[in-house]
Amino acid sequence: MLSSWLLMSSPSAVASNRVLDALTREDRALLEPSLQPFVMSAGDALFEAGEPITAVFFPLVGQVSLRISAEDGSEVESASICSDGVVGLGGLLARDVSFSRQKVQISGRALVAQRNSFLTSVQASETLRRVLAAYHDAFAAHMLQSVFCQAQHRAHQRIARWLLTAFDAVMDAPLPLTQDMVAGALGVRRPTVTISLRWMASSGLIDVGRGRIAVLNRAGLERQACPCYAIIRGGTTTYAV
Amino acid sequence: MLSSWLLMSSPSAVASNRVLDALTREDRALLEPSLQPFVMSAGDALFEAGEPITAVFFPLVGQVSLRISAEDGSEVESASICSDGVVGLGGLLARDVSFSRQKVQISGRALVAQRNSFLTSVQASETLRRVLAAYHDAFAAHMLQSVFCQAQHRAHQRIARWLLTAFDAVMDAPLPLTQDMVAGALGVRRPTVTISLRWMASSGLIDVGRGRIAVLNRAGLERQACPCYAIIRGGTTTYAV
DNA sequence: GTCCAACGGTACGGTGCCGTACCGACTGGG
DNA sequence: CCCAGTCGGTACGGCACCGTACCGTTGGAC
Repeated sequence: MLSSWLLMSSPSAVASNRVLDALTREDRALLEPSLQPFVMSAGDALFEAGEPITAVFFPLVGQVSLRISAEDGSEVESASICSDGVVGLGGLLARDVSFSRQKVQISGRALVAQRNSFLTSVQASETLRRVLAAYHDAFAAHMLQSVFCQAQHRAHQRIARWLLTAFDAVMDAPLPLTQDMVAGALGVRRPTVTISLRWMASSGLIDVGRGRIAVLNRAGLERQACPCYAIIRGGTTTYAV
Repeated sequence: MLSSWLLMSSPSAVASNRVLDALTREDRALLEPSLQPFVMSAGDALFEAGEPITAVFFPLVGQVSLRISAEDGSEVESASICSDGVVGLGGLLARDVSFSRQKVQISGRALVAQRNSFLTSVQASETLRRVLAAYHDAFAAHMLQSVFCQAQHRAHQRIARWLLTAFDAVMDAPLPLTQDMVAGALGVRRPTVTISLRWMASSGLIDVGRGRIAVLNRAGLERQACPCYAIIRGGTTTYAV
């Protein structure tokens, strides 16, 4: 909680959301009255799998993790969303049901719009629909790449990639995450995470503390990650159409 | 080619496309003039990664494989689309670029609409947009599940799942596929496929010939596959809204 | 029929990661 | 200040799958 408070009060944290940024002035004005500030606290589930989507979140800081759970209760992160995306769009426009458990992984802030008023805006604006379609496409591309990544890349590379994504979500602030959380998100063993983190720490890429991971050398960390990080990042930097 | 000829001339092959099926009578009529028959031949690339989307395909029989390629040229299937989906929708509505290589894996037939006329129809009909959004959501859910599957499930289960998906694409006709193709699609070694197929064949689930895989016991095969098959299938049976 | 390329079966060592377990170190609450 | 619970470091056996290589078989081209 401490670090999220720091983030929220830090004057350097001039956060924005890339989807909102991509909107035309008119669309932004159309949406503005519906948007309310929202504090995302780590651990909160924004939506449960199979339950209705009642709102749509535009994260500013922090990260939301989309998780699929297996029969035995174990769950793995299939995708994550930070200020480069929208939470709750999947399912919202069509059948009103979430396909996955969407929980806050890293505390932060978001703007939230209720379903009905958001849908009204969407129906009113063709340009708004185009931006959302562009984001939807980028998200699909993101997942296509993730499927490939899971199949081809080693745990160490995926851990580095995951860390970079998490650092993006908090603008390179230290991550309030235990190694257990990282292992759980990636679906690997905790010792596997320990080995990788220790290696990265001994190489001066990160600094590891109890429940805390800080980045020291971002470029070096990017060299450890698979190219999927750069590819996905390239597709989610702007949704201008 | 022989088996695809058999499929196309078989009177039992009354093929349809689930997305087209979900349209209202009015939307179907709106789209109808734009739809042309199209023969998909195995090996053809409908779209290359990074190239523009010029048309949208509604497969009736056969399968299209969405592939991501690595630096070293190897490519792996991240998703596949058959009569339960639309090829070319991703990217079409927004930025007009394909994120992946989309090649015909199994020959078949489709209906094709050119980009411009299709977009005109989409802009004209809110209900059409809702069906497409429902499909887009289901496809996203499909990929979320696939990411999970790659991370959690063993090669044998994924091979079984992949075979079932392929059989769906051709209505349980024998698959004209070599073990190399299956291995390439899944990103596993060919010998791994050989072991699994031999095991399935010796259990009476499938019949394996040179470049040919036929299903004998579908229920048994489904028992070998991970639950992802049933979950994804459940999400792609109808897009009615 | 003959040839050749494609296809599939098999083997072997290597290794990355798993499942599990144990234990020391840190930390926040009493 | 102590204690208990969380967190992280380490170890060990196991195994699924990899990379590679070799070779027998098959079936279409001629």
